[in-house]
Amino acid sequence: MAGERKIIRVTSFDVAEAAGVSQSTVSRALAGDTSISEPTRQRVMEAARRLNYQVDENAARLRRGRTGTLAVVMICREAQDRKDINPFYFSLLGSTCAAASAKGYETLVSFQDAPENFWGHFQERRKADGMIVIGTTTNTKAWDYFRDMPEGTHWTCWGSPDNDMPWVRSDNLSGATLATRHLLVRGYRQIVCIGSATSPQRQFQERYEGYAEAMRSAGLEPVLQQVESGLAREEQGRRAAIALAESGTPFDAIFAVCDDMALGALKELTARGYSIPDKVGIIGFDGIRAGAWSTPPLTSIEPDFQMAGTLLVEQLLAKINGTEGSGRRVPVRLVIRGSTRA
Amino acid sequence: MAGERKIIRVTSFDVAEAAGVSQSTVSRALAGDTSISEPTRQRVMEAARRLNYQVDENAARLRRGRTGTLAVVMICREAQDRKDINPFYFSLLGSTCAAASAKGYETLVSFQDAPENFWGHFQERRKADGMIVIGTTTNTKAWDYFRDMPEGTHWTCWGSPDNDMPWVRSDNLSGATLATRHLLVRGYRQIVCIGSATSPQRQFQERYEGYAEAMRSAGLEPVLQQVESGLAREEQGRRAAIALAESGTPFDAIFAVCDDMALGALKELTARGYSIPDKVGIIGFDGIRAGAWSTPPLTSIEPDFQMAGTLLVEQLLAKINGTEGSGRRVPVRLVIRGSTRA
DNA sequence: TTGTACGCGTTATCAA
DNA sequence: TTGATAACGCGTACAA
Repeated sequence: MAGERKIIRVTSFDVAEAAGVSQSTVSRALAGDTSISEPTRQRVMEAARRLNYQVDENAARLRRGRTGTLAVVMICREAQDRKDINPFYFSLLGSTCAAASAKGYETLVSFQDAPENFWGHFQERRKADGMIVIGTTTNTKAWDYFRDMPEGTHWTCWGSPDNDMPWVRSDNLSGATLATRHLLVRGYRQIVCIGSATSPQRQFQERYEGYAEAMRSAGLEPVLQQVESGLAREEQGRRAAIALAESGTPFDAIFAVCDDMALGALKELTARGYSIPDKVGIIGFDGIRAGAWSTPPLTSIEPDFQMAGTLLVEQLLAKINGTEGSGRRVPVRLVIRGSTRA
Repeated sequence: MAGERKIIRVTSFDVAEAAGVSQSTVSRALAGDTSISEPTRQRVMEAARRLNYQVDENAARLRRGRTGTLAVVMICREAQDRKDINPFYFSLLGSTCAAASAKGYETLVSFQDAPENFWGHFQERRKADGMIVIGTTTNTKAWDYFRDMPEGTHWTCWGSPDNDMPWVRSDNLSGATLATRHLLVRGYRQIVCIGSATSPQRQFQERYEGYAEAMRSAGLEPVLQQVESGLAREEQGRRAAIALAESGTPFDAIFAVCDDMALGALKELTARGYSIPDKVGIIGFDGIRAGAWSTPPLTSIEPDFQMAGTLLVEQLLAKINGTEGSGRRVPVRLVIRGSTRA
């Protein structure tokens, strides 16, 4: 440890010489090969430590043919400021990296937003053993690009618009049911869903369906307040709230298919004098951080983020190793805050 | 394009054979070497495209000695849920990756939180040409680890407690001055700073100093409401607000050294019946997303995130290439929302 | 302008 | 249990 603190190129040959063994013995000793005797291994380890030796990963990978790396592609909206990326995706990124790390893999992260920088040939270049694509459903060009990856590409994704890609998703059906039942239990009856049944967002569709199903099995008629497309989510929520208020449709609760929409609606309704949660209850979906700061704080359905990363990684490793994955639905839970009455 | 869509291992020799040239010609043609004649280059490119050839990065790097990769280490608080990471850091991560990409570098991202997984020997292992460390100041063990990297390690960082590391930071002094002047201009006089002058958070110190300076040059006495250490930021802010309210110290405005503290204080004061922004004005620092959702929305000082990533990368590349960097202070701007009166 | 030949630092195979 | 030796696939002097 003392002395040799500078970065100098030191190879396994140097270690071999210092330990008085052959280079291949060094390789085996450090790789934990059981055929190496304990005394020899000790000598090698000691020499390696003294020389501050570290394996050159490029050489190792060249030889092995595997990289021990998973590529993570974050799809953003085109021309979107990184600051405006839904923090939900960042949490997912974090938990994905953590899950990969737990499985002994590193993560090569790239942010991609436009056709000129779409790129997914990590396996061909031997930069990674597989790829996880995380992104907003709205960047359809990106999904078109990744849908067409060559056969043999190992990958999983979060946010894909279609079921023909190797998706992992929240348990949207259960979540929406959970949300709707929560509103019913709290005494709300005229529950409107803010969202879209025809959105390319598969997730939103599923959430609407879960809501509709729960309504019907309570003997109530589902009502959908459609959002306008092409706007920011908060704005969609705000406008939907305006439309709803001005339509004359009676309502005493709102289930929004995502938290950003819920927050937009909450703000608008508050401004219009609806008292929340007494007159109108609101529940969202996603469990974003900003929900804790609204007035009142937003009740929401929160996916298990950590599980999301874990499932993405496990699904991917299953493909790489040709084994079976463990599931693609991420469990959700109800987080009760102040926007639904006690 | 047709046919060869499956991932098969194809080397430069295969391309060479297909194009009727030597392997080295392929290498040169694809690398853009000017000595190759245009017709030959065309033939090679065509063959490469047809075979779906991609360079094996491991072999290329082994040969070259450089990786074209920058490592990004995200330091988290120990045992912290990834979901609770300040979104500010994620924005920084995103802009850092983007900036690296703009300079032709890839990013190898890892999340590290505890001594058993601290690791920064990317250069020794030839996994990256340098390293960017981003993290909360509070994980002192992590900073102790990275402070001691071997000589020759190329790195820059955001969030370091000390000046002896290669830091990049917000222009805290200007920001705090900007915030304080804004409060003064809006007619507030009894301005209290919530924060700490002795915190290991260098950033917080600088912000307090900027505030104090601005107060003095307005002929006013700075007042510091010290936060308790070891708590979550919002809770620190909340408790500081309680202490302030109960101390009897007269105040009509608060400058909090970070948005989370500001939000905690805002919530507490609102609960106690202080009307914001009329009776008390509040301004924070960081420009976090949740600030837009509080009631009233939080006025804040927002660093230029994109610039932050750019400076981190530029400083690092300067070290790698032995050139001069372009600066280490990230400019900030005032974002006026509803928590300060018009 | 192009081809030949070598080496980057490992891991894996085969003998001993 | 260990050592010699052969790849892995590319980039690059040097020669032609």
